[in-house]
Amino acid sequence: MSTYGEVARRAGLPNGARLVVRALVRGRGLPWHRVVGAGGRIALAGEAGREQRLRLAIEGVRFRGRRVDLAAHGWPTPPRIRSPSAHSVSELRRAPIPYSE
DNA sequence: CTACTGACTATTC
DNA sequence: AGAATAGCCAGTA
Repeated sequence: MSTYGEVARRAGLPNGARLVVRALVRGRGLPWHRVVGAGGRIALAGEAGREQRLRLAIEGVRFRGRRVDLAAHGWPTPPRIRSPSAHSVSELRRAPIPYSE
């Protein structure tokens, strides 16, 4: 779980948040839903945003209002994985990573 | 070359 | 907390 800006910085591109977005959009099989905006904000609009929120919820990510609880799942902060809720485990196993193809 | 466009960010009010 | 603002950067027209 991380943010566009954080990923960019880690990649040596201090101002490349938008480039990270490009990469996520074009890339295939990337865990795109695990990258959010600064402060844990879901940057996708409308339906897409709801899907991302759902995918994260399935992975046991906690939300603080409309944003992801980066304090708990943020990276580079200690990647504390929370155990997914009971019913979601099977879903998680059944629906791996992404899409688009 | 200029203008516009984002799944962006940080700052300021 | 939300809106405006000004940077940012590569792709596209």
